[in-house]
Parts: sequence; structure tokens; C-alpha cells
Amino acid sequence: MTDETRYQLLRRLATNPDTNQRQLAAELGISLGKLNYCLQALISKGWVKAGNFSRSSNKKGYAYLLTPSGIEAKARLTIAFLHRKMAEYEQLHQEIETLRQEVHALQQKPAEGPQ
Amino acid sequence: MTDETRYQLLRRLATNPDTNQRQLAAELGISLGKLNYCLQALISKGWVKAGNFSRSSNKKGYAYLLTPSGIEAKARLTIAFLHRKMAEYEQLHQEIETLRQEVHALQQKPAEGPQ
DNA sequence: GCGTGACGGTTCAGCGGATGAACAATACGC
DNA sequence: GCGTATTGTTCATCCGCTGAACCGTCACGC
Repeated sequence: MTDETRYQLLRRLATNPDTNQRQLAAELGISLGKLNYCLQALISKGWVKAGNFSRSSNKKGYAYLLTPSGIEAKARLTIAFLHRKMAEYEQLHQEIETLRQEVHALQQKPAEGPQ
Repeated sequence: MTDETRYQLLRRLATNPDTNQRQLAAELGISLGKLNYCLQALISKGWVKAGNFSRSSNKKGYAYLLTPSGIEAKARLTIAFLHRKMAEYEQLHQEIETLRQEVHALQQKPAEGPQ
């Protein structure tokens, strides 16, 4: 399981603890089996607790609540992610610059066009 | 096979046609098997031709040369990639902004710190 | 020429993660 | 109670990737 998935899941649960697994899976763009697996991982880490109450109108299923250590972990992951994403951003900037130059070069000498 | 791999491979071959498959695989960060598969795909598309001459000092192996239609395809892919990467760049910008706000919120209320 | 070693391309059994259909458990309405 | 609907859980299956093993070829020494 990637950090990305773990983080997105914690993020989702922090704001919407009463969402069923199928919907969570759909929202994160992963399969039901994988989501279930990730969720169990978070639970066994003690970051999430499955309370069997609530779920507004419908009493089935669980509510997946972040534990205090889960909240802490989410904070840590958030900061780590910010840094990671900023690095990706910079790298993407470089890639784009390279691509721009390549495209520019193409437009300089469109010699070998069709025909 | 991803477009990314396809593009990177064409890019590599355009500048260094006389590189063996093991080295190409290492440079692209993929396995030998996958590289071979991708290369065959490009060849069967008529974008790359394996000439069995050259390879400077050492006469073994092939030189993988881009055909005219391969050059054309590379140009198309380059432009498509520039657009895609720019979109990613924008999206990443958004994500970073969101993360910044989350981090900011954390620093506002570090109430539930350890102890 | 022949043998041999090194190198490069090709193959494919095996691995690992992801999938989602099927199953089990629970709550609801009657 | 019973049937149905909803949800969590499992696991056979798939699929792409891996890299060790294999085969052909070339260069060198004899």
C-alpha cells in the first residue's frame, strides 16, 4: 500500500467518518478489496477505530473514527506530503521546460513534414 | 505499457540509437523484459527500425533508429506530453495549496499535542 | 579453421499486488 | 419470525512486471 493511499484515506476519514467501504473505495479510485486491506492496516496501527454506532439514519456498518494517534499521524503525513509534493512540483517544472524546448526545436525545423 | 514509457523510449533512441537493451532498461528504470516488449511494440508500429550495423567499436547487437514516422510520432507525443504535464502541474499546485492550508490549520490549534 | 569467452537479444516461469464476485453478518420492515 | 437490503470480509483470479536462463553471434587466440 502506498503512502498516498494511506494519507488520502486518513484525510477522508477525518472529515467523513461515516462512509461505507464501497464508497470510500470509489472516491479514492481503488478496489473494494484494497480499501478493506488498507483500512485494516490503519486499524491495526491504532490510527483508526471502527465504532459500530452512528451512521446517521442507517444503523448498519461502522463509523471509522481517527484515534488521537491517528490524528497525530495524519498531521505528520500531511507535512511530509507537502514537502514531497513541492519537490514533485519543482521536478515537473523542469520537465516542462525541457518539453517546451523540444517543441520549440520542432517548430524551428519542420523540414520533414508529410510529402 | 504506458505512454510515458513509450515517449521516454523514443526520446532516448532519438539521441542514442546505439545503446543496448540492458542499459536502456536501466536508464528508464524498467526491467529488461519490459523494455524488450516496448521496443518490439515500437518496431511493429514502424516507428523504430533495428539496423544490425554500427555500434561504434563493437559490432554486436542492433542500433535502434527512429523511422520517419517514428520521428513524427515522437513530435506528436512530445506536444501531447507538454500539455499533459502542464495540467498535472496545475493540479499539483492546487494540491499543495490545500496541503498548506491543512498545515496552517494544524499550527493554529496544536491543542492535542503529546502530553 | 576451431574453440572459447563475452556480450546482446529473447523468452517465460514465477511473483505480487489489485480486482471484484461471492459470501457472511447485521439491521430493518413486515 | 421471515425476506430483503446493506455492508464488511474473503479469496480465486487476473495481469503486468521481473530477471534468470537461454540462445545466437562476434572477437580473439590458437
